[in-house]
This record gives sequence, C-alpha cells and structure tokens, in this order.
Amino acid sequence: MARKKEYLEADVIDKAMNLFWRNGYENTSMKMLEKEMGINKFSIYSSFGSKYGVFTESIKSYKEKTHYMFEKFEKASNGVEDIKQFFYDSVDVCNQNGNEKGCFLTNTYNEFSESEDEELKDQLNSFMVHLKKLFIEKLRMDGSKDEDTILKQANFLVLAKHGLAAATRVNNQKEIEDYIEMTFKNI
Amino acid sequence: MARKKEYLEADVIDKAMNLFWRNGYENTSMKMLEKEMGINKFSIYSSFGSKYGVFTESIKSYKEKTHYMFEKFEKASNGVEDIKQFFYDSVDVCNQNGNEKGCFLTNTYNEFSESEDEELKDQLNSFMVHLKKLFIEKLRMDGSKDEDTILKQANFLVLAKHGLAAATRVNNQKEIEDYIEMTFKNI
DNA sequence: ATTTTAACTAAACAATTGTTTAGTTATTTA
DNA sequence: TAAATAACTAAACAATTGTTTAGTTAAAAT
Repeated sequence: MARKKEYLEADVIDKAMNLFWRNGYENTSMKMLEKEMGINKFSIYSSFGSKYGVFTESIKSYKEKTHYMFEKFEKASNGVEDIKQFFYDSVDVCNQNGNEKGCFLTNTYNEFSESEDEELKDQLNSFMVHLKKLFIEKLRMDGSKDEDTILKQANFLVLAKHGLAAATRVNNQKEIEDYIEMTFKNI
Repeated sequence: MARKKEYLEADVIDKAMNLFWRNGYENTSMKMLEKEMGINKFSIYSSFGSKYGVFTESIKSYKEKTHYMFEKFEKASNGVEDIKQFFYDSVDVCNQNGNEKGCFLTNTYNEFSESEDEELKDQLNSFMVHLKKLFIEKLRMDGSKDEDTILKQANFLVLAKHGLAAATRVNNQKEIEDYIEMTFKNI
C-alpha cells in the first residue's frame, strides 16, 4: 500500500500520558507533546485527532496500566487487609521511577472539577463510586461490622485514598507509609 | 491632583482570589479577571503589574483571610482537640457560600508542584512545615505520648489535612465530617 | 520500474494568550 | 475657570496556543 508508520501509537501515548500526568492538561503544550512523544504534530493529529484526543487516550492507557491492580483487589478475599494492600499498590504506581506525580485520575479530577467537560467528570465520578462499592464489599467480609459503620468507614477510606493520591505529589515514601498504617489503625 | 480610583484594590483582589481559587492560575484568563474584578485590563495592570501580580496578591489575601484561624489555633491549649477544631475551621473556610473549591494553597501547590517557580513553591512548603510544627506542639500537650509517636502522628495529620483540602473539592459536608471524626479516632 | 498511497517535514493558519500604548474623561488644585 | 494629573476606554501589540495545509519522501502493489 504505502509508507509504514515509524512509531507505535501505544508507545507514544505512554509518553504523552507521563507528560499529562506530571503537568496536567493545560500546562502541557503541543510543542511539549511533540518533543516527548518524539513525533511531529502532523502525526499526532493524524493518530489522535486533537490534543484532547491525546489526553483521553492517555487516560485510557492509565486505566489499562492500573487495571491489574484493580483485578487483584477485586479478587482478593482478606477484607480490610486487601484495602490496605490496594493503598500500597496505588502508591507504588504513583511513585514509580522515583516520581511524585500523584494519581493521574485524581490530578485530572482536581484540574477539571470546575470545567464544563461533563463527560470527563462523569467518568471520574463513576470511578470513585466504583471504588466505594469495592471498599464496602471488602469491609463486609469482616462480618463483625454493622452497615452504618461500614458506610462511614467506606466514606472515610474514599477520602483517605483521594487525599493520599494528592499527597503522593508532595511527600516521601516513609511518610506515606506512616500515613497508610495510621489510616488503617482503627478500621 | 487628579481623577479618583473607582475601585478598592482589596475589593477587586478578593474577587480575583475567588476566581483563581476556583479555576487555578492557568485556567483563569485576563478576560475572566476583567469580568470578575469589574475593572479594565489597564486598571489591573496599573494596580498589580501583571496577571501573576494579581495571583500573588490573591494568595496574600487568602493568607490574611485565614489568619484569624491560625491565630485561634496557636493560642488554643487543648491539645488534639484544637487540631480537630482547626480541621473543622479549615473546612468551613473552604466550603463557604456552598462552594467546593478546596484549599486555595493546596490547589496552588498541586498546580505548581512541577513548575519552576521556586519562590512560590518555597512559600507553600514552608507553610506545610509551619503546620507540622503546630501539630507537634499541640500533640505534646497531651503529655502521655512519646516523641516518636508524636512525629508519626504529626506526619499523618499533615497528610490528612492535605488530603482533606483536596477532598473538599469533591465531597459533601456530611462525608467530610465523618472523615474528620474517623481521622481523630485514634490520635 | 512505475504508480499509488500514506506517513513524513515544515510552514502557515486563525484564535487566544498576556501585555502595552494612544487617546479620552473626569477630578483636583491653584 | 484653567491647568495638571491620573484613571478611564478601546484598540493594537507580540507571542503563543492548538490546528491545518502544502509539498516531500518512502514503502507497498501492479
């Protein structure tokens, strides 16, 4: 047919994701994307349509990247201990390569919470609702908790997870560990 | 001498602050500032020099706005109970007028954590260090805690406060309350 | 080998960004 | 009342944003 593409879309999206993850959407320019992705504007547009297209693909890629973590979490059956492990796993993903980028989804939530991009916001909200459901499910495994306590603790953990995601942009591994241990001390 | 200014700088900065608080720096344009502040670009520039000048003045104004809260906190002498009250006061400031804007400083930290604005980042970091010192001071009041525990708990509380600030962009008053109560359950 | 087709480079695009300037209006003071 | 001065309006500014287009290069297929 014709000339062959010189890059894999999955590869360049992975690079774009890291850029968006670190700097957010607005603070990432096409010029930065060109440099980081290693391809020309034309190629970016022909592959992803727009800057926003690159962004949504990056989010998709992030979700795939963290999918194994959720699968492991959903399959586990040790109750609260699983939630704690999920917290640790999340931190590992966030802090890989020694970076302090926080959670990409949480960062995006913070940046877009006042935007009018309802679709994106819905997506992020349903992610949190899903998380809460999983927490409730695991909390129920203990058997000894009443529903009211379970709901309260689930709310607490969702916020704690959100906070932790924000905090991984700031603090070091040791403090993060202390934080997680303290969080689960009376759950 | 000459014509009189038709606005008070403190007034228009207050309006600008609310805009930056809600949308962040990059997502706030001069056009939005003109509209919200109710004055012309020329006036903005003659009063504050630049968009960034408006921003730094907004931060200053935010600090003044929340100063009374810190004063109250520093003067208090009921230990952990004071910290808890400080958490509640912080939430009140963030959620005034039914808004969900989070903490202006935390938002700013998140937006600028990858920027090269070292002065601003230093400012925000020293704010956190100060907070931690205050927490340690209050934790010591209990008398029964050893220094190692105090440090761990202070670290925990700083992150919890940071997380709470991020979370007030998302959740409702009731969930926030649950979160605070749970946070202090075993401190 | 020639044609076809698609990915490449690079330049131009319109729109928006933050910023400055020129010209007008109003208030103060002498 | 007239001169001086500073705040106003509005237009132009250069630079950067995301996006598109024109022209070149290279790999398939006939």
